[in-house]
Amino acid sequence: MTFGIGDLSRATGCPIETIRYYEKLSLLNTPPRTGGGHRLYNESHQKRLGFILKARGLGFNLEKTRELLSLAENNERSCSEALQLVENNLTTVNEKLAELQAIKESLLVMAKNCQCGCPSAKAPDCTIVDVLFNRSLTSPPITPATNSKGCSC
Amino acid sequence: MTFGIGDLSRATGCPIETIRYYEKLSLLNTPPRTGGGHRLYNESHQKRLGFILKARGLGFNLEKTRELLSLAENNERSCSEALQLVENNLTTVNEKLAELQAIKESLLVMAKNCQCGCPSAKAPDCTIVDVLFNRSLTSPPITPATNSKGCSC
DNA sequence: ATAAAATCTGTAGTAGCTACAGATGCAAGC
DNA sequence: GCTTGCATCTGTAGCTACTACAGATTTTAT
Repeated sequence: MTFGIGDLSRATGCPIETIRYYEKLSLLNTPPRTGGGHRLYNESHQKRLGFILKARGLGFNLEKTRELLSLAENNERSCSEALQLVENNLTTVNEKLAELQAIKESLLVMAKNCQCGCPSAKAPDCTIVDVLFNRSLTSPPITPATNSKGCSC
Repeated sequence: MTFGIGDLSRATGCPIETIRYYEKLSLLNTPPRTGGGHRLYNESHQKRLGFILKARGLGFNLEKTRELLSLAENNERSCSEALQLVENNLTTVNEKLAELQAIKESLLVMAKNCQCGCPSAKAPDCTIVDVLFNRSLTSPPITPATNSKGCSC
């Protein structure tokens, strides 16, 4: 019926320190203790922790997770509030995706230019370094003459 | 020829505190000072700071940025090391992209299920809350009977 | 009874900044 | 020369979300 923090940790995959951390932040309610002071959990704690972990896994920060918990437990609050939180998070995720996608494309160009167009094997001459120094923002012309790698691009 | 930290900040878009922070981490070399102790920068500092900011913008952490700087300034080091750093970063970025993409898809499903299939307007009954409690991992059947929003999905 | 494992509290560390407080420096106007 | 006001200085603390100890205590197994 009840179990210790180690069991809760194993059951949820959440590290013990994190469980105590969530309790300190009042995301988890304080469990009863044994005479010696060890925490005793039950199914409801486990469920709530699972909820938190799921929300975190979906990219909600702890503050939004707290909001979601409050929605889950308050009959006066509206479903549309939950939807709003999901949609806001979706916006955040989309922004991050766009940013990472842009980074990815830059890195791909940089890698390709280096593989095919670096004038020497020395790092300071590398086209990657060039881009970082903003010496060239576009890809340099790739010709057999400047291609030190002997590849066919 | 030389200029103060405020000018460097404005020229690069990097906050003053961050400039000092990079100096503390030895990413920027310590500039000379006026008699009163104010930092005096020149073009080479600005170039180096620009390099750092560009690397950061491409997702390199400060440690990798430090590596890139060392490559940029050391003729003994090889271009292939720079390529390796770029490719490692690309891997990291791709992993983050995959994770965010998965999150995005989950959130989209959750939003749609809520809009079309929530049984009531009360937050605890919301399908979003359901998913977070892991009560249902798949989308619930959407029928006119359970659809409280009157939409046509 | 004793050894080993689990748990306890509290503090400090991580990344990469950001935000103060309180003390100076500096440049311009009068 | 003096004052005003902005810029800059140092040092410390705060942010998010944990993670990693140290050192003490409790629980469990033999």
